[in-house]
Amino acid sequence: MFHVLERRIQNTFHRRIQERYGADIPVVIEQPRQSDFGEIALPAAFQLAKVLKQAPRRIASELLAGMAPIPGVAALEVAGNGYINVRFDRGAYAQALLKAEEQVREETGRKIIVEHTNINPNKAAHIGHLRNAALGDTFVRMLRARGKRVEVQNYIDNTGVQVADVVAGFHFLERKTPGEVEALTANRFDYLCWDLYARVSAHYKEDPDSLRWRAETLHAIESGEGDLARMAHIVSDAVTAAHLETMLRLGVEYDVLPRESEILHLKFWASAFEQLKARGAIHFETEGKNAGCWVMPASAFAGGSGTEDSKVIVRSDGTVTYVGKDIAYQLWKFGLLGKDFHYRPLRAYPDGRQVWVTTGEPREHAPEFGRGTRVYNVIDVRQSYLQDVVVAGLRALGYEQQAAESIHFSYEMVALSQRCAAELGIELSEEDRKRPHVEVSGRKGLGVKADDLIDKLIEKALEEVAARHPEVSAEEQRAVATQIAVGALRYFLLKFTRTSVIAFDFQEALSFEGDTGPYVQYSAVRARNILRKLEERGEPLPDFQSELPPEALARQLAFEDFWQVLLAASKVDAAVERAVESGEPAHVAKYAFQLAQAFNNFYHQYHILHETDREKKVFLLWMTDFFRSQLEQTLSILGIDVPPYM
RNA sequence: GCGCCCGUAGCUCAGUUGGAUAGAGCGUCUGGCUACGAACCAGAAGGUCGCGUGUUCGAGUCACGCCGGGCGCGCCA
Repeated sequence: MFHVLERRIQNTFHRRIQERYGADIPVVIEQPRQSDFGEIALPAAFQLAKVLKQAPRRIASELLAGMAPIPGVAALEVAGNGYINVRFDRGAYAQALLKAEEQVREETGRKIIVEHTNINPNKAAHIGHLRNAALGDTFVRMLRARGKRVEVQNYIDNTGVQVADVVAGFHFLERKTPGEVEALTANRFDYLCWDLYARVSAHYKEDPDSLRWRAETLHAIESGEGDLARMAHIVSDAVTAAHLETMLRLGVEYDVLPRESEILHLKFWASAFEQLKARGAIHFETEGKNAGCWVMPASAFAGGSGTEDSKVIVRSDGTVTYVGKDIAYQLWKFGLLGKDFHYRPLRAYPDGRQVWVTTGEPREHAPEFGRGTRVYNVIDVRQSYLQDVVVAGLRALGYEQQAAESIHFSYEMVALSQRCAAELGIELSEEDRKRPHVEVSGRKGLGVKADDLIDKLIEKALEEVAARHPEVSAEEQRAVATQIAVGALRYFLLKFTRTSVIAFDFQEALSFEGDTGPYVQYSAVRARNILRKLEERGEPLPDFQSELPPEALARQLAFEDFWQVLLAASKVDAAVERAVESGEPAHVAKYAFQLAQAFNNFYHQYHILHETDREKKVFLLWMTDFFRSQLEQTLSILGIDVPPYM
């Protein structure tokens, strides 16, 4: 609701400024420093002062003089050195909120693709992967909440070095047959691979000769035949299934899993290669250190200075680099490759959503994937350089529009705090001990596994739930504890802005107080409790529309406290819109927390069920119900459930 | 060496794209449970926004230069 009025005011002033001064300036909207200045502040006069060489205060007065009233706005005032402060018509605003039907937003328009998670299917997921998935999934929810059509992709590199290393471990180190590996998949297979991967990596270091295992395995995977190739499929399929399960615990779902094996099998690269050669985006190097390679000139992606090295796309042995394949994949996402995958259903989620996986053979009845008009790649900041090369590839092919719509949704890494590393018993060198944090490393088997962390959170929440609700069944206690644990974890991963390195610390992540998910959940539970208690007392929920005419709303909202609380709760759409524009899920988390804070204060200060004045009681109940709905909506965008009790 | 990011209260972090008196959580101290369950609320203390120049009506925010830290810069992925 707030966003609607905000836009209306913005547009009105935009037109007004054009008519009065002939200036086409973007009208900036701010929140006044103090709440008694009004609901919205416009610093437009300051912007105009530059151009017009006049005092801002005078311009502000001129703008307001003779202006037609804006629906929903009670007053416009000049304040300070030239601010224009806007006061809403409180009664009308509340009336609009009260009347607004729960509008189910159609997901329409052009398709947006968000790719996230992308974990190598050779080991258990860890906290770094969780940050990726939490950011990606929340951003998807934000876009959908704003009515966008979104497709979620999770790319699976099932033929790469990392899978090969684990397969090599099973075959050469453990001497296992595919059948024996298959049998191992039944029980915590991703954990088993976690350890094996670390062991193989250590073995390579001790005995560099054994690196030929990797080469042999990769070769076998590419040919698609033999025990090693079969084992690669067993490993990657089983670990991928484990990842889907882990992510589902956090409410993260996907639409399609594009796999590297199909990108190879369907020869995506060959199509991309032809395009790149034909457009001269890459050229064959005949001399220098890159002789024999197809390279992209640095001028294409490094700001045009040309002093940097070119990027090799095809090696001198004819094989394609990772970036090359990524260019082909990015082209496919926009429907520009001239080739497509085939698909089969992989599994159905409890909510009915179906996740598909790519296959090499045609099948019927598969939906259409890809062909997006905008693509967000959720990938950590360390791959910025390579993402730049991919975008440069598109641009070099003449796909300017798609290059501009290719967005690297980057985020900083998750490291371990020194204390966390010590708790995990990780031995560190003197050098590492001086660093602010310790980097997670799958290769070294160094990190906090996602499922371990979730389990730990559930156990901690369970202690609290059991202490507070000894009367309910153990099963129910666990269900509630799980919702709280997930709320705590998702919120923790989302509360930091994307550019902030998270130094993971158990004490912080396991906190349920203050700026945390459970705090927000608790606030929503309290709102629900009031409404439930009302019902338990045999009082029906009032018909707010008939019992709260505009005069009553205006009367109650003349009281500043109530107005501020209502105003805060009505800003969901504005908060989410701002978060989408800036690409910051953290802004939604921050808003949720502020909302919860406002409600907790309200809850403490006014005893709704004991209110004796009928109009006030009905009004307070409406506020409670409105708060509940807005808080629930915000939490659902964050992927956080509201438990039945806490 | 080049590029990107970070530096704000004791600690962990926000800061609405350049706006009014720099905020929150944790921690510390003080007060509040026979109220809709305190995973809560109220209050206090705590700041040279790393340093310096500049841009302008106005800078935590922009530019440049330093200082400190992190991450990239493979015919790895």
